[in-house]
Amino acid sequence: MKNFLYSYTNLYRPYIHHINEILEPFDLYAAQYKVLHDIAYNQPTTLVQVSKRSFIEKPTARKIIKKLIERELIQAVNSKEDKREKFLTLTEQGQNQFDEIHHRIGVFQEKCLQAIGVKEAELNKAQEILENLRSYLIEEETE
Amino acid sequence: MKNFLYSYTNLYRPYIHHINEILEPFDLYAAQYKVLHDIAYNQPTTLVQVSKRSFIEKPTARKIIKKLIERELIQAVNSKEDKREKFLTLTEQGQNQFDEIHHRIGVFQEKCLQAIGVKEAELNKAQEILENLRSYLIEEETE
DNA sequence: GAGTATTAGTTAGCAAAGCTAACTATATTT
DNA sequence: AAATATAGTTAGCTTTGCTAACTAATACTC
Repeated sequence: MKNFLYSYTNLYRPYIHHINEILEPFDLYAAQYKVLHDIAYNQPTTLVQVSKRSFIEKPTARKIIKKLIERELIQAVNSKEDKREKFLTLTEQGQNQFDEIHHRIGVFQEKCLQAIGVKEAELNKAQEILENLRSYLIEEETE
Repeated sequence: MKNFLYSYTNLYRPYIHHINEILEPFDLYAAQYKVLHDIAYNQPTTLVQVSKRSFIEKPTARKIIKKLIERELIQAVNSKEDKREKFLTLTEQGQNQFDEIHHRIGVFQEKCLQAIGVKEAELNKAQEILENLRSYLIEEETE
């Protein structure tokens, strides 16, 4: 006991391993899915916004976005107000794939949570801690 | 609310960003520190054991271990019972550096937890959930 | 005890995911 | 109008990850 952040990071690799298994049939990697998820919930959005929310640099975001466009999961259309911007949205295919993956991850999550038998209130509290930590770290950053 | 694993992954990048800032003066990356941590708490240990506990493949473990040896933070000595094995331990310098980094991360953790104002009991419960999830995912794997 | 299977560590080679620095082309501010 | 800031891009690098395939040593099996 006592080292919360250690327990946090120690879960990451086993978790990613399972996520990659879920993503494999869709020919996607964890970071790509994360960006797809971000766009799905924030569309229409832009590269810079993705970059900021995901806490990755613009060139990193670009690589991933480029791949998602090549796979025809998302599309970019030029803004008319601001000619620098390109608005990113999911394609129909992208939305379908995202929905399917999202569903499978939901099932996986349920299976895990059932298996470890956690009470809903405790889970919500834990989730709140994770979210508050994120908010705090992001605030810190943009000061 | 509702998507626990999403909140889990969403914290990861901001967290790693801060960890890398702490590690920067020591010329270490997060994955390297993670292996150093693993060896510190399990020494003497071996490459294969590090690989299993850290959930990374042997060649990945090797690259990181090689770098840690080059930096003279750890050392490898041949086993006498089993000539294939090499036992890994921290050097004196490695132990000192590890202690210092570990301390700074502890301070960082305290600062975060204070800032978000989480009750100890709730934190412990959240940590328990993370640990149980890890255990469950690892069990699954080795079935 | 010879032969087979397993295990520890290594090597080669690849790709994803991250970074910084520096650029262009627009918008915004002064 | 000039200076500054912003969106996106490009080039080039490193780390972290993987698989496949190998050597050498140990363990198992008949």
